[in-house]
This record gives sequence, C-alpha cells and structure tokens, in this order.
Amino acid sequence: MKDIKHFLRQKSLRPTKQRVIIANYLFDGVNKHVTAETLSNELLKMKAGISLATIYNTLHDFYEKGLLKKLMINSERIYFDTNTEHHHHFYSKKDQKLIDINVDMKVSGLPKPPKNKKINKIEVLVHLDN
Amino acid sequence: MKDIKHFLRQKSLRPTKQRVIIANYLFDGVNKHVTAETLSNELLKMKAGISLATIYNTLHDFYEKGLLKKLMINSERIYFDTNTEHHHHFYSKKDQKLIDINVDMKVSGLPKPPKNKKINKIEVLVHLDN
DNA sequence: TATCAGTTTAGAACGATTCTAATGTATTGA
DNA sequence: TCAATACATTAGAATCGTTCTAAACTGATA
Repeated sequence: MKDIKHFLRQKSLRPTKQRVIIANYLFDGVNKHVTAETLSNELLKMKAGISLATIYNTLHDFYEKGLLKKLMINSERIYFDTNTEHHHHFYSKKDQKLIDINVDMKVSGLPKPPKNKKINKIEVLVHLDN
Repeated sequence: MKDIKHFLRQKSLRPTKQRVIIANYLFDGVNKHVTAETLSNELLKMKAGISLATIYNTLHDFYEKGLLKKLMINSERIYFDTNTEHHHHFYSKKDQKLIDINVDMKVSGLPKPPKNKKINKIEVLVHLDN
C-alpha cells in the first residue's frame, strides 16, 4: 500500500492521522485478523496514542467501505479480517487464532434452502484440536 | 423425554424445580436454538418465574453436561443448540434465525492443517440472503 | 485562511453475561 | 423422619466489550 492517503480518499474516508496509522498497519500486505483489543495493543507498541473509541470507529468505517470483513468466530468479541475475498478458516480455540484457508473448497450434499430464501455464501470453519 | 428428574439425576444435575421446567421446555423432542433472552421470554410466557441468573446458570450447567451445544453465530449473544449431534446450519441474518441442516455434507479440497494441529470438526454455515 | 463538515476523544452509558453473598432446597444418613 | 449440609436460586452489583455523547479538533474547500 503505497499512498494510503490517496487510498483512503478513494474510499471517501478522510485520511486523518489516526486512520493513516491504522490503515498502514492493517494493509501492509500481510492479511490480519484483529479485534479492537489486539489492534489497540499493536498501536500501543508503536506508541500511537489512539483512543479506543477511534479504534472502534475506524474498524467500523473501514468495514462499511468494504476494506474489512467481519467474522463470526466466537461470541466474546468481533474479529475483523483484512482479507475481504471469500475464504475459509482454521480456528484454534486454544490459541484463539485464525488461519486463512485460501484454496477453493467445495461443499457437496447441501440441501435446498428454505422457501423464499437464497444462499448468499457458504462459510467453512475448521476447528483444530490443539 | 419422559422422566426429566431421572434424566437430570443421571447427568449429576439435581432436579430442582427450575431445572425441570427448563429441561422440559428444551428437551421436548423438538430441537431448539435459544439464547438466555429467548429462553427467558418463553419461560415468562409459561409464567415460570425463573431469574435470569438461574437461566444463565442452567444453560451453562446443561452445556457442561453435554446436553447443549454452544454455537458461534454472531458476537451479540450466545446461542445454545439442543441438537448436540454434529450438524450444520442455515443462518438468516435478517431474521436472526438458525435452521438445522441435518443431512450429511462433504467438504472437499481442504488443505492440510498447520503443523502439529489436528482437525477436530468442520462447521459449515450457509448464509441466506433474505 | 476562515468556515464547516467530518473526526477524535474521554468518559458515560449500554447490554449481555458473570459474580456475590444471602436465602432456599434436595439429598444424605442417622 | 429430620437434621445437617452441600448444592441451587436469586436480586442486584460488577464486569467487559462495545457504542454513545458532546465538546474539542482537523482536513477540505472556497
């Protein structure tokens, strides 16, 4: 991500100091799964004094512009994924860690959806033991 | 579920008045997905004055004894499923409703799990549009 | 460079859940 | 049958992730 300011402007997001810092971290080329808390910790490490409220606001702003995906992994917190392509995950409960599955998978034997409902997308979560 | 008291005792759960009422509702032969809130509402309808704390306690006690499954569907609340067999779900975000998929499905093209990790189970969530 | 809409922030509020500690009740064994 | 006691229930307080509020700030625009 070369010109973050330009990138944010393209998405109708004002490139404020805080958003630039967060976008630089999130979109550095390595896909990430973050929660408000883990992101806050990373930002603290890099001595960026960004308030929690702004972190929440920014994650949601980015989500609304399609820059992040929301994951429904567990009920304790909201995970955001910088990989917005359709993909699946390994999940280690023990490590509280997600790993992208970037290969194509096929699900067979799917029953018809209920009346008047259409399938939007299929998400596979592969739970790991250890 | 004929003799709920016996059933609870078998699971080392004291068959208190509250647990019997809740178990009778949950294990009436029709699989259910409940949250503390939806269960509380059902219990209110049947004029069972059971405190929220007890509802939470009971759901967790039942979960710990393997009578309920916890579902990770969204981050707003915890869903409990009376169907403890391995199965999948349709999910309608709009209706905030889950529908069991009780047929066998196969997932193909799964990559190898990360080093030293074993696959525990595979969960498929089929998102519905409307 | 003044204006103003959009943004950040601390701290309050919120909603789901858990905890506390006092009261109540099922079980046990004499 | 009836303590004794271990386990359950409860109201309300506490907690925790998240959202809201309203005041201060800042990037864009003219």
